[in-house]
Amino acid sequence: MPDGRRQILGFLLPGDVLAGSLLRERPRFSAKALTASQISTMKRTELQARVAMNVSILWAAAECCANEAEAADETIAALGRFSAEERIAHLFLHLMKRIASRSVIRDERYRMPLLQQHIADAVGLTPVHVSRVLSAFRERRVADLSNGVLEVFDLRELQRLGSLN
Amino acid sequence: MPDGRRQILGFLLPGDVLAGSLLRERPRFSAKALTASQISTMKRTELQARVAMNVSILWAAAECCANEAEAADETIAALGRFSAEERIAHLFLHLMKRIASRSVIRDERYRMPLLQQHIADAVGLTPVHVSRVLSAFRERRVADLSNGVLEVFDLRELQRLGSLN
DNA sequence: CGAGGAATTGATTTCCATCAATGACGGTGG
DNA sequence: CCACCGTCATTGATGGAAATCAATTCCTCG
Repeated sequence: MPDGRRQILGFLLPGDVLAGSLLRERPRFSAKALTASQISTMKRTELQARVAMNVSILWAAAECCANEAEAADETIAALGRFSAEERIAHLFLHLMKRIASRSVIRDERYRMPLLQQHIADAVGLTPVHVSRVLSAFRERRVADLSNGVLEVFDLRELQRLGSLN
Repeated sequence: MPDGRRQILGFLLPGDVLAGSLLRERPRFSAKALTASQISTMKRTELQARVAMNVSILWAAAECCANEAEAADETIAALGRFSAEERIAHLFLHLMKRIASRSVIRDERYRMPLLQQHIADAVGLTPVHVSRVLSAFRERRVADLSNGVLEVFDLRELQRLGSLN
């Protein structure tokens, strides 16, 4: 935003498709790489050509977009009604689920190359308060995020805090 | 949510399509009518049959879903980074734009049959605080929402508060 | 007229922001 | 090699925005 505030709408993991951008003329946001990334793009005209060949790709794009919308709805609920601890727990669970669907998890350790600043901008808090919440999680042996690795000690507690139901 | 908290994800106006629900197996939310409503539904199998006849309906559904995602992203930004006044101003502007695209507006008066409770659950505040903010808007001659009608006195100020850029 | 839901208003509390100082690294250049 | 930075994280003190608690008023409706 003009005054320097920032809201992170989400984090993309390897293999993720940005369907919203595929289907829509102009971008509603910017994107920034947190790690070295490889990106492939498709122009809308190319999408149209492919759909003409085989409709199923459009179904895929639509489903992908519906997934984004679903995630967005969860985020709205979290930002609207969750406390600071709950929001961060929710973000962790959300990322954990997506990371686990892509790779094998050992020892409940997840690679998350996020700065506390990123977490703050994703869940609508200040970096200072994020630090306090993460310290509390560490203190209470719930989870520990350091050096880009999230280690979960008490999944139950994390779920109790960050699940929508 | 189980403990009684509620988050309203959005408001549907006459003619709106719930594309997220069209494309997705099970619903991610419930819906409730605030006014007398007429609803038409389509099963996924019927959608598939229609797409087989004419692909353009799938494009329409996809675009519709992308619109939902776009609105959701705005809501995320508002909930994550906006103050109470800004959130309510943003909600008003969002609804005003959609209402204006459907009907002629006289005198900057918009029909919005919302209780303060609904506004509160949409923007993540308590009804009490919504009441205070609306009183402040009235006091400062920005806008007045009473009896289901929003009257805008100072559009500029409302935009200054509730626009994302 | 009474009852129940909605809105308003005041008093107090809570949570998070803000301000500010310090510590921990990791990289860089002298 | 190590003094010097810049960035990130942590911690404490204070302030402020919104929540909570509670009382009253205003409606509409039965």
